[in-house]
Amino acid sequence: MAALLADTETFTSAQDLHARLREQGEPVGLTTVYRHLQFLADAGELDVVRNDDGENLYRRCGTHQHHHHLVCHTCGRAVEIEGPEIEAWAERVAAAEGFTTITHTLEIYGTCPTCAGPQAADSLRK
Amino acid sequence: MAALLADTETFTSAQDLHARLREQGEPVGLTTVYRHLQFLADAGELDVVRNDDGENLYRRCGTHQHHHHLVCHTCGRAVEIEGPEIEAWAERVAAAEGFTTITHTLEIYGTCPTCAGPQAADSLRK
DNA sequence: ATCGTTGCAAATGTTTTGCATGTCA
DNA sequence: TGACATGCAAAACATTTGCAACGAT
Repeated sequence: MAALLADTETFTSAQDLHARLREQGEPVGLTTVYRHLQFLADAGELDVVRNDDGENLYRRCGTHQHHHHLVCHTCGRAVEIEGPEIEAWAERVAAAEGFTTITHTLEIYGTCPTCAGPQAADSLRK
Repeated sequence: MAALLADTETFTSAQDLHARLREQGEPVGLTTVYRHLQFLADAGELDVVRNDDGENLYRRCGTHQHHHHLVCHTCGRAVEIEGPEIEAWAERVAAAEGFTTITHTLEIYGTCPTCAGPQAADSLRK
């Protein structure tokens, strides 16, 4: 059942996933979807990101290691990004201020080639 | 009334601010606090950050320009950070994937010297 | 009289939880 | 039978909105 997300490279909300499952004939309850997503996220199987609407978006990533995302804000597709320079920079800056036990969040948003491409007007309309 | 936040360098939630105002004798309504915060944020007077609990935290910053924050997750105090290298890196990475109209979010979290200092044990206990 | 500000109460929307039911070993 | 997965309905929470009251111009 963890295979639910194995197919998509797009960040998906619990509500979305639930709706899609019902469409596919899986009569699964919303509660169950939430429980599974939370479990998988806790287990490090899924990456979680909170969008501006306060929704949690989930995605299965190729690596369990620390990484960031380049997310298309039109279609939601995300590319995994590694940024050793950034990690180092964050550590350095924080250390310079005397901070310890440092963590950080970083996401990049943009319009992906597919969404900007043929209908490039879309990216201008907004 | 915008002066409500002029005093703190800490990210504050609407609920918090409301509670603090009541304590200070200002019998202001929660709705009003929300409305003012939203207005100020829209006007670019306040920086907004969403925490893990899904709360919006607000802070008055020294500059209206694009910058990031180094936030203490114990006391909430935040230091404004500039990172030209990061901006450039984000642009470069996104462009390399063909993304356009790029934006990004970046926050660094840690324990500030004051919170880690004398009672350094705190930062180990967690 | 009128326009902008306020606050209460109710609505919204996501996520969580209580509890009763079904299932598999 | 007994641990566990499920689902429904209700709760929790931050935030927003409808609407009527209030104040100053």
